[in-house]
Amino acid sequence: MARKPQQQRSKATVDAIIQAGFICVAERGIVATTTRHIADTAGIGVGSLYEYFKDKEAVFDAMNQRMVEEVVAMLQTLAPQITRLPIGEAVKLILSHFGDFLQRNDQRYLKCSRQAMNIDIKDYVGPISRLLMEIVMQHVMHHPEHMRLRHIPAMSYIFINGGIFSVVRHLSDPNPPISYEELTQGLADMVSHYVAQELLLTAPAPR
Amino acid sequence: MARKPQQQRSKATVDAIIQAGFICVAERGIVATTTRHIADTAGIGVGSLYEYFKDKEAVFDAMNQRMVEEVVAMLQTLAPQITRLPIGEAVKLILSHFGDFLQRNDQRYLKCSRQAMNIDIKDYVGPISRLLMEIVMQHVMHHPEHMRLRHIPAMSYIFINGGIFSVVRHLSDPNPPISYEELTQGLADMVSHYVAQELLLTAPAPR
Amino acid sequence: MARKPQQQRSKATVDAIIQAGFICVAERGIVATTTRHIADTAGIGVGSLYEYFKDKEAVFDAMNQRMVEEVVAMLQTLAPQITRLPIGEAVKLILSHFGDFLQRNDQRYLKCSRQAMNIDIKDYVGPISRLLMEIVMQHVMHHPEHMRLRHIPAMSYIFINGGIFSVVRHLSDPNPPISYEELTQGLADMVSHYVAQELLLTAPAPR
Amino acid sequence: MARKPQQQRSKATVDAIIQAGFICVAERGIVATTTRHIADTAGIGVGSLYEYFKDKEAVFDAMNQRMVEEVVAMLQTLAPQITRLPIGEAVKLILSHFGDFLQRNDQRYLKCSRQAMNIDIKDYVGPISRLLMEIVMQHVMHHPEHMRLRHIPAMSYIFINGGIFSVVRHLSDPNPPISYEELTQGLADMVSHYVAQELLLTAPAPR
DNA sequence: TATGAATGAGCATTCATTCAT
DNA sequence: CATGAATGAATGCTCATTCAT
Repeated sequence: MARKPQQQRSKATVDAIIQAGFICVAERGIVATTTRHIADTAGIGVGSLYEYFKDKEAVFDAMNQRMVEEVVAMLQTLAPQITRLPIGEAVKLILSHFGDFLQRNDQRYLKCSRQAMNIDIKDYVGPISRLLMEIVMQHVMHHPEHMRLRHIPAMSYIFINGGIFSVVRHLSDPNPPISYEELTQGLADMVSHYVAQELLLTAPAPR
Repeated sequence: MARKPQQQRSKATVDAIIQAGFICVAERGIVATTTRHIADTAGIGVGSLYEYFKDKEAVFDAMNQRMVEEVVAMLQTLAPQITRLPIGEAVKLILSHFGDFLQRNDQRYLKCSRQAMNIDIKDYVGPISRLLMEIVMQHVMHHPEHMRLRHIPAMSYIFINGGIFSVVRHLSDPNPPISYEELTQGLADMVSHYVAQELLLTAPAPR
Repeated sequence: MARKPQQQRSKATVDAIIQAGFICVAERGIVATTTRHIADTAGIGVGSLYEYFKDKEAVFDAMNQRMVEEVVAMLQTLAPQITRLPIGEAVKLILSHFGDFLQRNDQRYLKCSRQAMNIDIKDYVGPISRLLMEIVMQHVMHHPEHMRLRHIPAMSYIFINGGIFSVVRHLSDPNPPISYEELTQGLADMVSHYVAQELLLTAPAPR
Repeated sequence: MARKPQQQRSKATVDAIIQAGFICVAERGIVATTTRHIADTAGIGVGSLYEYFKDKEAVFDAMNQRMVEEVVAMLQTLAPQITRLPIGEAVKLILSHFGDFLQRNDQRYLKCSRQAMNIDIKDYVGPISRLLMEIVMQHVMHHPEHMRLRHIPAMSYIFINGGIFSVVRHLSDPNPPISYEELTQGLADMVSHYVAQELLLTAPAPR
């Protein structure tokens, strides 16, 4: 049934379907999105959708994958800068780009990311988490004094997950109790204060 | 349509339906949960479900309300202790009870909480967030030196949302990269380090 | 199950149910009328309805019967006058009372009569038709010259059925093309002109 | 939802559904007719019914429309003859064809027409009434002496509504007290006698 | 006798998926 | 390859009827 598209025409159709999927889910939510909606939005017949995707779920999977790919690409582009920046600035740089990403195309990705969480929480954030972990490690490499930090894996886990969720939740909230600037500044402070305090606590006793 | 339960028998049925709702959502997810499943699980006929609830959504609402009530009750019981404890210990106390709560009944609430987040992000965490904000304020009252902390609303928002999500995500992950103890300790450190650093930065200049 | 009410209390309940039936059907139409509506309107429990009526259909039957009884009673009261009046006046007298009857209680009976037709067209108009036939015969008795009229059964059938339907349809029409006075006058003319012409056609050849 | 049928195949399916609708309503009444019955009778799946009709009501509407179209077509074919005939003969001609129409296909239309009256009394008889009014007017044009007739709208209303209902009722009655010939002759007499008498009453006073 | 909670068959409608063209 | 008509299982919900109290 579903065949890997090897022609460019096919590639374009697959792309149209995925984009249509984003539009539909953003417009009506994942539950109310039907294959007919997606096919119509993509400008193809329902039957054709099944030429490229095994079933509806496969479209959602491809959407997830696409989203992750884009975030990953974004982070990889940013990585060199990030590793060089002081930790607080690095956090703010990431959040600035991440916020922009979620706002793109009428919040298409923001709306989808909320829906995507209950489909498969792991695959969605997983690869992004892993890449961020890597970036953290590279950052530490570039800032040797951070080697003294304890619990880096645990704290990265917390900062990354807590950060992503806080941002998604904040952007999704029509009446957020704080501004986006306060949020990003707060997240930067959270991280940099933590680091500063850790460095202080683990400082070699002055002679 | 939906009658108010005034008899004891009715009250028990309402309860059975709500519990059945939790079981079904935990087992199959909110989207795949049908009224028939809930009624069967509750050991009643489909029609009876509609004696007590206007529609399927009303059952989910009642579930949400029930969950929130339980968390709120838990937090209110804990509140006196929390406010007296040092901030790090307070965080660990809350997380210990919150973790237990999510694990109860075969992770019934844990599984449901993941589903609940997307459907109506606001109503679900909202009341809990508000109570936690209050507890934060009371904690500050009991620890006057914390009055110096800046950005309390923003940081509370971040700590609360980031904390809740990190915990839910961690408990949902079959192969978490860190242990629950590391997570709670990390969250406690995150908060207490932040506070310590803030106090340091805002300390009156020493003579 | 359903027992004949022999106590006055029972009689009152039966009556309340029938009246409730009329109110419900008038308000929501026969299809949308449920046993619960009827019971609620009658101020009794659903179960009690089944003490007095075999099923929902039995309530509708009783309503029909009641309506017919009332029309019959009305006609019997009118009969002595009718038979003495000239035919056109008789028609107008009947229609005046019949129109009033249909308008009573917020058009309760008018609304029900439209609904009643598809349940059982025969039982509904049947007894009324028969009584009207009788009245026609009595009228003829009092007006011996009418004995000459041919096709009395056929013409009565036409006048009675056509008349009843025209009136019900006219009163049910929110924008009738003619007034009720025009209708009654027309029906009276229809009958009296017919009679006059018949008498003319069957007149014994003058010597 | 409901697609416009543009293919020949589709047109046939739409037709099959409408015919199935007539059969079902004739067999079980409009209230007891379900989408499943219609689909089964039409030899299609339930879902297909919704490819062509928005909902069940739309099928009934199409049936009404179809019925009205056929009666209108019949009347329009007859119109030239009707206008030329003497009034009594004209009535009998119409009733002869109308009776045949109602008897067609195992009284399919007769049975449906009884049901249709209550659901939407206006749309059902409305267009037919209007056309008959027109035919009446044309008849008057061809018979200039009829211009003297008073109350033409009121009398047409009565004759048309009373006539249609008498015929439907008579054909629906398993034991009618008079024959169909007596009925049609009676209706013809009713009209022609009325006209004759009116012409007499409004005749210019002889010198 | 009166009740109303419980029932479950039945309904209209949707939609992922297939397959003949 | 592309299509979209056809399908029917599945869903949320209603309501006439029963029966334990």
